[in-house]
Amino acid sequence: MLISGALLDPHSLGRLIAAYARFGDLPAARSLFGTILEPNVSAWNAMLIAYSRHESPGRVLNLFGRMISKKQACPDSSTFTVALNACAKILDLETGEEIKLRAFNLGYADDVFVCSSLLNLYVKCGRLSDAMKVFEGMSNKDLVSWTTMINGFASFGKPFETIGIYRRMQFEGMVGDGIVMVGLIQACAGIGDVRLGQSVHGHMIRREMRMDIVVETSLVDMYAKNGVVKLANLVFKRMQIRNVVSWSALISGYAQNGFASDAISLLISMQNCGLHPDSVVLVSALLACSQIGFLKLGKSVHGYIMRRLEYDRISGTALIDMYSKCGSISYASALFHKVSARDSISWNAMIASYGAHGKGKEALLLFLKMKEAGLKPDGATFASLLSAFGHSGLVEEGRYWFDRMVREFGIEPGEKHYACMVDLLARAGHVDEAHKLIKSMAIQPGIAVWVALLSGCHNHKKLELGDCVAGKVLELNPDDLGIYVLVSNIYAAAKKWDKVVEVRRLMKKLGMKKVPGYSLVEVNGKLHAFLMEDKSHPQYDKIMEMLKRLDLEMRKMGYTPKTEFVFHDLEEEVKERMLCNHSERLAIAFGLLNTSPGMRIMIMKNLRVCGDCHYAIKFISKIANREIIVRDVKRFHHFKDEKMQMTVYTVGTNGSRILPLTINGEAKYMIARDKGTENLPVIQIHQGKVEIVPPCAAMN
DNA sequence: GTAGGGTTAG
Repeated sequence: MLISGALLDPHSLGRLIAAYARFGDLPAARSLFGTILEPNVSAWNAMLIAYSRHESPGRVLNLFGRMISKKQACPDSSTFTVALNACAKILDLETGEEIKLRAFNLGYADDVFVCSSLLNLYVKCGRLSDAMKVFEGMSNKDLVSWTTMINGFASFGKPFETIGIYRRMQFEGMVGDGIVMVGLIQACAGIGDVRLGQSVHGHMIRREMRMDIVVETSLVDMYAKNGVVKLANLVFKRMQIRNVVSWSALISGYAQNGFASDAISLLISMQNCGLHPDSVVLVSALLACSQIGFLKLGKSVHGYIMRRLEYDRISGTALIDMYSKCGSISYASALFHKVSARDSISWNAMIASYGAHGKGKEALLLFLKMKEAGLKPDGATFASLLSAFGHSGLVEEGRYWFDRMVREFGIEPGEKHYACMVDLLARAGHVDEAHKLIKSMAIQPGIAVWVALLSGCHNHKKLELGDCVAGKVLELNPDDLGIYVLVSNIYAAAKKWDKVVEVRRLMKKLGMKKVPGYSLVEVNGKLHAFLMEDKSHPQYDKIMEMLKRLDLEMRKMGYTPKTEFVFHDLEEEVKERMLCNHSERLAIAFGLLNTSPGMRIMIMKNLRVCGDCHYAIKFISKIANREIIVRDVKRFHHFKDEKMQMTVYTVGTNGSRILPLTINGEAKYMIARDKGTENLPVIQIHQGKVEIVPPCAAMN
């Protein structure tokens, strides 16, 4: 039954429209509103709120426009509030400004609701200083206006300002609620201050504040982002209700802290709880795949996104990055050219991918196209570009674009840019020019820059300079074993034996322990992990036999083991045997044994590939007639060329951290190493779901 | 007024 507006008084009409809207019957609300000849302000407001409830900000603004032009009723505080919130939803700052002007002219400049909505609009549009101006001018500030400011600054990555505003709020005697805490927790996550985050958490517990799913999820996220996955897990486990967002907070935490297999196994648990992944959580899964080179799962995620979701800019970029880091540059570029949802980060990712795979010319071409497309290259673009030049030996291009980056694009070179340039120059033999560049730096040169110079000194036998640079590197207390090895090597080359001893002593004193190396290889969609000297594998005997055969062939071709890469005082024969048992060799042998002839083998290693393995894999690639890609923590090593000419490409992996392989937060390879024969996990896809199973079961 | 996602050096 349709009730005509003519039969009811304006007040009841407004209430009826509101009731229809509440029950989700928007057409009824609209037709009732249509019967009113001269709606009063409460009828207009009811209809505006109805649209607003139905997530139709465009319709709200349309109706608001009609209300203004008809001039039958004068908008009030609620009208302006709803209209401004609609602008905030669609980030329509221009219309918002018009509405603000109208509201202020009608005397609502000091209305706390109107002003809070205005704050919300400014904050959502990123106009934080405009928001601040309005906020400072407000004579009455309620919890909502404080919260808008606090959460607004938090969401725009201004953690210190966020905390500042909260302190002011406390000082003025206002007591915050859970929603304020969400902003504060976000700020703590942004600063990376776990202790502050914990104190916020503690404050909430002491005050017995109600913890809802949103607050708890932000706590999970805060702990996870700060690398305290144990606490994140604890909060997560205690949650009464969890949705995809809460799972995603935990999963991204694991993935971003390098616990790739945990992230993947959590995704499986989430699906087992009946929740369907969305594109946000899949981006974290893709990050995990790219860390461990799990191409098969990455592809399966790609399929899921294509079938059941949609590409967006972020998932598209994550896919490009995943394909590149899993060794498939052709998939990465095909996807980049296919997907229309692209922004400058997608372009940066693709440029970085070309660079990582040694395609410097392609990187430059894409960079030029990016400029043509009207996108603005940023610091990351140039870092990728310069590194691409470095790994393709394009020295002249490097010099040229470094100069234009500063002059034309006004980008101040950062540590990364200098590191790229120093690497580019030093690698190509221009060691003195690289040194000069460091001396000209406006910022304090960091360890990355000096190490780049040092490896240049090492490669080009600049021993005197190397000696001096090594000293500078040591002063900066590196926490990476590889750097100590490099320093020690250069002292050894310069025959400074006392310094070699000194470096070794330093390594011991610092308690540096060699992180156990492991290698992953994907065979038939299962990821197999191998430790150095790993005897636990069911195919161990076959693998050793294969390695022995390869060793014989290699020696016939002129290979001699480079035992200087074994860092122990052992007999030569033992050293040779140790080299043979490096995890990458076990993984390659396993790959050769279990894949069809001619198939490419991709290995992912958690440490750097040693010089001897590098040398040996060239031979193996030729003997077995296979393309072998070894991705270590820093580089892609491609072995393909028949002439055994080898190119080393750098890949932007997850920083310089060494990522442990873990299951349920425990570093499994450690346990496996201690016990010697313990299972290492194998990750496989079973009936469309990812499973982690022990290697014995995976072999069946 | 409230939570989760992508690119960057050795």
